[in-house]
Amino acid sequence: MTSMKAIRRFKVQQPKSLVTIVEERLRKAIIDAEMRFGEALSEDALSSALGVSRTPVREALARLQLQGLVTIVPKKGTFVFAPTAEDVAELCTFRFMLESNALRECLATARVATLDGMTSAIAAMDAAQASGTRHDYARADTGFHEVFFLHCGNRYLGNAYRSVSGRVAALRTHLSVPLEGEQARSMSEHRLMVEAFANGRLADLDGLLRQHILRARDAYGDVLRRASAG
Amino acid sequence: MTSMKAIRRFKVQQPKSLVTIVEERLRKAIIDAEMRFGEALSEDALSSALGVSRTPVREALARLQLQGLVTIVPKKGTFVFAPTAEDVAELCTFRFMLESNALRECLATARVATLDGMTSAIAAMDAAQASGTRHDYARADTGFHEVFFLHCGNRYLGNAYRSVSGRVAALRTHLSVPLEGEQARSMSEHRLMVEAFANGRLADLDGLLRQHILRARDAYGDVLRRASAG
DNA sequence: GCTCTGTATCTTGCATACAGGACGGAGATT
DNA sequence: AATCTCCGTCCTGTATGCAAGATACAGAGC
Repeated sequence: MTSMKAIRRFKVQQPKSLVTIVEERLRKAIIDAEMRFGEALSEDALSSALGVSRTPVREALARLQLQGLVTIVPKKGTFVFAPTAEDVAELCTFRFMLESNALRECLATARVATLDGMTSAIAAMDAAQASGTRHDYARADTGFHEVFFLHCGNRYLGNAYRSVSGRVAALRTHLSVPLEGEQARSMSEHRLMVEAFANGRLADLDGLLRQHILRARDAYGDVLRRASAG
Repeated sequence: MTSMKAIRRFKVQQPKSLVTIVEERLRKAIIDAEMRFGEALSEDALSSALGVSRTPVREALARLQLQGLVTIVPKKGTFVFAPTAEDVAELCTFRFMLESNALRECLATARVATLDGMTSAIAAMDAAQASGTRHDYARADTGFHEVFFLHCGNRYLGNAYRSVSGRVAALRTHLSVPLEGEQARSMSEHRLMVEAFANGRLADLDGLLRQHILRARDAYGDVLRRASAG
């Protein structure tokens, strides 16, 4: 017991449970568009495909439902979520609200840390744009927005964002792909936001964010409407 | 098939799953202070007490964790959540943000419906104050705040509120009880909010709401600090 | 040819069985 | 007396088995 103090920092994180592993795997599969909206997911098929029993699969699906990534229909089955245009509109409105509040907090209490985070996120987006796939860019985009919640100092705000971020990220990879010129426009908007943040211009920042998210909302809505029509 | 149209309306709602029943029962138990903060919950004990197997209990606990009502420690057990003063502060800040945004939406798009809802919620609070238990009053208070999200027209906002409303309600019943004069003060604040809403004075409304929630935050924080100190 | 009905087969919902980690207390050791 | 160690007991994590609802399709009856 004498040397206890010295080894305090060796605490290891325990191995992830199967539930967590399955959850993360499925989450990734949905977000990265390995599965399509509305696709059926059988617990049995998943469990044998992943090499685990149905129990952890079932629990993971329940968690994903809470994140809005799958829809569980009693006695029928589980399906990848299938957003409607209205869904997307509400989602984006909500998202704007969260990000706007988070940014205000960041500006007030963690200005330099947030700025650092935004800057390196922008760098990642640059790199992805130069040499990565579109999914790489989408991931970097997701990372940019997550910075706000990392530094906003309110866990609940972060949790709320996490509960919708999966859907947002999925929309990005599923729908944004066909839109030409999206990436360049998105990049420039992000840069403008960083600039406004650096100068502490909260009102401008809010306007930019609103424009950025609501434009995305309309773009996604268009794609969805076109898809459901044709 | 000829008489199909006539019996369309006979559709029955399916029986709730055991998971849902257990979840609601436990949620009620925690919110109504049948269990204390930090109390241990054994899956085995719960399942035999409730007369179901461990499986639905386990799933229900997982859902409650997502709502922040219990804390699951791997390989150790599940415990009723135990808020710290900081927790409560963040929670209330977040709550103010949600309610403020919801109220703005209500005022813009569902003024009369919201006003009706607020009015009858106030009536319920009156009734509870006159002849009910303190828990009845707490429930009515919870109902008042839920009105905003019923009419705000954004499901995500409502979901976000639901994900913290359990904690808020639990704090109300667990902590508000010892505070003398709270109820009268709370009532008058609610009335003022209804008045401001009816007159469409958004700025006033926001100020009242902020005052209402932040005062609750400080009160809860005091009680918690006193409890952890003594 | 069309409608209805029975059934085969999918799905999930729940119960139970088993394995392994965490913790506490009794006993051994210094 | 203090401490270490071992073991019993509790707990959760996971696998599996069984029952029952949902669906699609084939065949009977008109």
